[in-house]
Amino acid sequence: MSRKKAIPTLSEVAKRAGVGTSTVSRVINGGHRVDPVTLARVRRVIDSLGYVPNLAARILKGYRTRTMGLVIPSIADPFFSGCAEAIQAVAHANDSLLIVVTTQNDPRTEIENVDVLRRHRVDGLIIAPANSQNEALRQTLEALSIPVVAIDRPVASSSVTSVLANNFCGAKLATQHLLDHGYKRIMCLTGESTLYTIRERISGYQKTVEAAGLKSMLDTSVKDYKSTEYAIETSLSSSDPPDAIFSTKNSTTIYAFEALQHFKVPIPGRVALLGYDDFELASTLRPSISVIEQPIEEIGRLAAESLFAQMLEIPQGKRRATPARRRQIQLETRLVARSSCGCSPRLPEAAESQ
Amino acid sequence: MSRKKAIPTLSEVAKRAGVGTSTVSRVINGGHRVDPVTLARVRRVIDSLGYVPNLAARILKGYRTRTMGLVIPSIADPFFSGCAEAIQAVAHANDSLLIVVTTQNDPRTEIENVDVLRRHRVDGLIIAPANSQNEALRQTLEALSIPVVAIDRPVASSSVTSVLANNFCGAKLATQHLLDHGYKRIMCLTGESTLYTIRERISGYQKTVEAAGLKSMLDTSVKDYKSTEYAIETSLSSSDPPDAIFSTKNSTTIYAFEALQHFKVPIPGRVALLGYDDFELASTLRPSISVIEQPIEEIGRLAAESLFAQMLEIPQGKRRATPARRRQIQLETRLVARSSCGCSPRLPEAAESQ
DNA sequence: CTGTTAGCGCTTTCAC
DNA sequence: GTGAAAGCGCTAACAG
Repeated sequence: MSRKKAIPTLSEVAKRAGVGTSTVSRVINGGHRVDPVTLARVRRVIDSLGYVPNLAARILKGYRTRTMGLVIPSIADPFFSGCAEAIQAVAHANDSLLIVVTTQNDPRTEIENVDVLRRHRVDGLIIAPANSQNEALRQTLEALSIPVVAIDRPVASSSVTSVLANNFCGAKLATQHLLDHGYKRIMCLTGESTLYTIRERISGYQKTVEAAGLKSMLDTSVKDYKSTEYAIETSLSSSDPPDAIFSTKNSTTIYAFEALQHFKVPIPGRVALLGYDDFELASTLRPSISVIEQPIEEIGRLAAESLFAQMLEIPQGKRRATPARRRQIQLETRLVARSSCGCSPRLPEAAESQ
Repeated sequence: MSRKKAIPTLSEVAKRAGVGTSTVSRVINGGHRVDPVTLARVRRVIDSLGYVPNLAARILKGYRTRTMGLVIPSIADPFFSGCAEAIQAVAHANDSLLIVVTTQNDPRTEIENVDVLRRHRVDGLIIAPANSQNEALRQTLEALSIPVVAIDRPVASSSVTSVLANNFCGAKLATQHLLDHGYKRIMCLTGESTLYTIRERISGYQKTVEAAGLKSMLDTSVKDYKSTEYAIETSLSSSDPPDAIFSTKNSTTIYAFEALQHFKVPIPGRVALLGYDDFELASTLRPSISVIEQPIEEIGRLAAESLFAQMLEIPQGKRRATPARRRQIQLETRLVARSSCGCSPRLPEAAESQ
């Protein structure tokens, strides 16, 4: 048996079955209003030929492609792959296919990818913008004839609906919790970042420590393990060492934990640690790591649902201008109190992993 | 400004620019053999209209879609998202788009998804078969007119090229290492599984312990944390408790670690632990976890490269039968010796995370 | 119930 | 250099 056969077409099926093309068309679209005998014969030919309708031809007729695009920085990042999974599920439930493209947070790649999806005539688009302020992206998105939903980060001053976690409040929640524990010198460890989410978190941290009459200790020099280690070493040996660390990002939390462990600094004894974003082994490490948890799946699900809602709003067959009402969906975050902040959960840690 | 405009077509561009459709076609395909003045005018119209060629129409003309499909169990699994990322990179380098669909290891969903990709006329397909023995899938794949590459798991008795890690040798490497440490009662902890990879690993374990004249201690009852805890508790309190555990899967390793920690069993003092598949915090846990590491990125990259190689083999425009030469690419795995198996790495653990 | 036919948007000869 | 026209595979009137 050889592979690489020519791809059969509808008219070939029609010819072999001795019927017209419209009959075959009816068969593959449900088989209504077709004589049972004819139907069976056509179906047999379809199977024997391994015929599958060419979507391109349908699309050309102006139908929905039943395809949606997702533009994210990376597929390997648990936050985005979690979102992607939730979005896929909704897409699948709506009989649509999801095309995921990645940007590595590069604005050029980002616009290129939006363009690729446009060529593919996706019915809708979900995007986590590399830079919320990117004017070129805003214009590209605004000019699109399909619904767009932003996740994780909004598109500044545009009518694009966005679904995000409340990063400001999340950081506030974290900082306030550390304050409640009695820590007075809370350091915020973060990368110098143009990312909307990080800026919001920094801002939430600053407002909260300042409101408590304490001074903000912000270190934005963190990039990788080495820089984290350096930042922690420097601050600990300074005249005014922190008694708690709030890290704004998953990887930073882990680097910080490793560095503290490396220097044999007791957690939370000498320095408490509270991170942003939960991760699988946060409860397994010793001490277990307290974090702010984002509703990842919910972000993905709501974004996808909002997108489908917008798609159905548009009258079938005739696309027309809809009032550009801006929608912002903000989701709340949750504090997962474990040991590293000074809390001692009652339940055995392992129970969390069941 | 209103969204939801009608999508402009090539002939609209032609009309506004006062040229024929073929001229516009030439412009969007590089602009060769077009008068510079005309070219500039047409380009201006294209920009002002925001025209983007409709891929469907091109595809209909019989061209490559420049689209590839990837069928995997889950996108949230680090192994598969790692593969996906590598495949995406190769696809992008070859100017192609990757469509990822997930099956949750369900054979029905799997065939459905292959069909969806077929409708989309993907140029090639990469798949991690839910079940290597699935005859229906084998037939579906065999009947495809496009190249197919299997990853992680082969498609039994088919001509489908596959790229996999050598799971048998990986397990052998792991077991032998534990034997070299002097452990005599090595338990293999695993899920009762129909998965090819798991069966291979079990087999590698068994052959190795038996070759050493020891008896195999296989527990296939592991499903989640609870069952892992139960399995470990039972075996430890038996008359013949294990002195080492080889777990065949990432999540099982973590469950086992948590359970041992829960029972305050010293690792590796009383029971050593060696897992399959590396994970981010394996070196950060105390003790750090030794594992067998698979070349994830390489699997993805080689699969994608092999796929593109096959695609280019087929003479352009005329698809014909190629000799069904089966290719199997087997990649070797690597032992990452950390503390849990009894080794004490010289380097400070943290250095690994830089 | 079923066949005929006119395009959907694009590329590509083939003339001019 | 440029345009007219045919046709890719399919669907949707419109006749029969």
